[in-house]
Amino acid sequence: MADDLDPRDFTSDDDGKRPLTRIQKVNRGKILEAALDVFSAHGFRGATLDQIAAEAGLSKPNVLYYFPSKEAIHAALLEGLLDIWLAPLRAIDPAGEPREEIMRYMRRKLEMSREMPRESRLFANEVLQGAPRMGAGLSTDLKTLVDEKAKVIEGWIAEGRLAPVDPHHLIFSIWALTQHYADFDTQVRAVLGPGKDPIEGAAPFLDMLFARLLKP
Amino acid sequence: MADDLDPRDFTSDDDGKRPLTRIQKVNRGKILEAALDVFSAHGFRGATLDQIAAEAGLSKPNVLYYFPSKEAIHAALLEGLLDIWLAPLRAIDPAGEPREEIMRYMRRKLEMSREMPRESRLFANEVLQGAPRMGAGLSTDLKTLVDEKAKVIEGWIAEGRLAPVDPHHLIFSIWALTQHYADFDTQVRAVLGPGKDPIEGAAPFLDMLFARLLKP
DNA sequence: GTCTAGTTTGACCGAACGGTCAGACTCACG
DNA sequence: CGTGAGTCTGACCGTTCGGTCAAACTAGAC
Repeated sequence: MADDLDPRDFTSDDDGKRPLTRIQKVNRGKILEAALDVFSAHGFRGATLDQIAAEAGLSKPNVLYYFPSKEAIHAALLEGLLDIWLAPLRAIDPAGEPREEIMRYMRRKLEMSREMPRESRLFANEVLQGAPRMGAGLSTDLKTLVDEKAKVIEGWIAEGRLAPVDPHHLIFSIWALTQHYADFDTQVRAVLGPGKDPIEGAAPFLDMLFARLLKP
Repeated sequence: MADDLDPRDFTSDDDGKRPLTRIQKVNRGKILEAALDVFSAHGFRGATLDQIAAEAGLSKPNVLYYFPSKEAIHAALLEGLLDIWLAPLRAIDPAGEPREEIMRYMRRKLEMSREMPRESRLFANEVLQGAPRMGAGLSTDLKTLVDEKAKVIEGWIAEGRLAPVDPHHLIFSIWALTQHYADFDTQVRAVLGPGKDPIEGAAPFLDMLFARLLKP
């Protein structure tokens, strides 16, 4: 599927502008793919290099040949994912139709819970434990972006084009309701029983929820 | 292994047939309190017995004297908490006023996110990683309870006393929206900035959200 | 005070972990 | 073909972890 990561991003941390060989591209990709699987399923501390190496089909020293440490693999995953994760929020257009923009954001986030559940769980694991390896980005980049979009939403409300809701909590509610289906997938499936796609039922429910919430 | 002098009597549960000494009561309490702190903050794998022992003010062998293993401490926490966690859902009264019952459930869950965030994160950590130490209870007890309450809600909808929403996803939405403030506390506080109580702002927002969602 | 069941601990163990290293192997290119 | 940069690995290291054990200590009923 289309969840391969671009390995180019991770060579630029040091000054070396060396071009990547074919083998480097392939193996870094294999490592990051395996690491996403393992980190998202067991958390940082619960994941082992041997597990990652085995799943990537490489030896442990070979994994350490491409990344200097377990931390570095985790950091590479987080960094590479943050932009993807926030892109739909960035895409909210102040010039667009308010309810349309917010509904689109919510639907895109729900899609991402279906298509990228491992990435969602990776972040969830990190935030749950106090974001010890991400702290900086949360208070700066994330807050800046959310505050900016909150201002946009406030403007819409002032114009009477949206119901008067707290914009920050509105954004939180979108995160909570969509990511829940990725992060708590085990619980949701246990309750719904087998053979049902949880997100299929979630989509119309969330559509109705936000339609009713946002109508002025 | 002869376990004739093994003090593994888990008398803190309903099954108690042997009396606990005063010291046992105190020390088991200290261990469970410390373990809740450590497990909720670092996950099962990320927590260490030394950490728990240090926080409980006991030596590691002494901790192992009261609980046979790290797993057993974790299991004791989960088991003791499951009932508390689901009590508000159980309390939904089929004979009550539908919107009142659901709003009360939501508000109680939000209160629990404020007052018992560690417990919320303990469950979140467990479910996030596929509930490897809880699997049974999810598919049986939890599903049974949720299905039962979903039937109640469906009845209310059929009577026209609630908007027609999927009852299972309604319950999921309550879980997601309330537990988000405990589980993702770090993120929420990073976005809102310091000096604000997130749940104070969440309460009126969620009141409005569910009021609008449930109105027939 | 005596005795015993209950409690506590320092020392220790094997396994698992993240990481290192010297050297062997492979690939691309002249 | 030869060659050097790039790739790979078995063996190994120091640390940390969960857990054990014998022995020492304590509480409290008699």
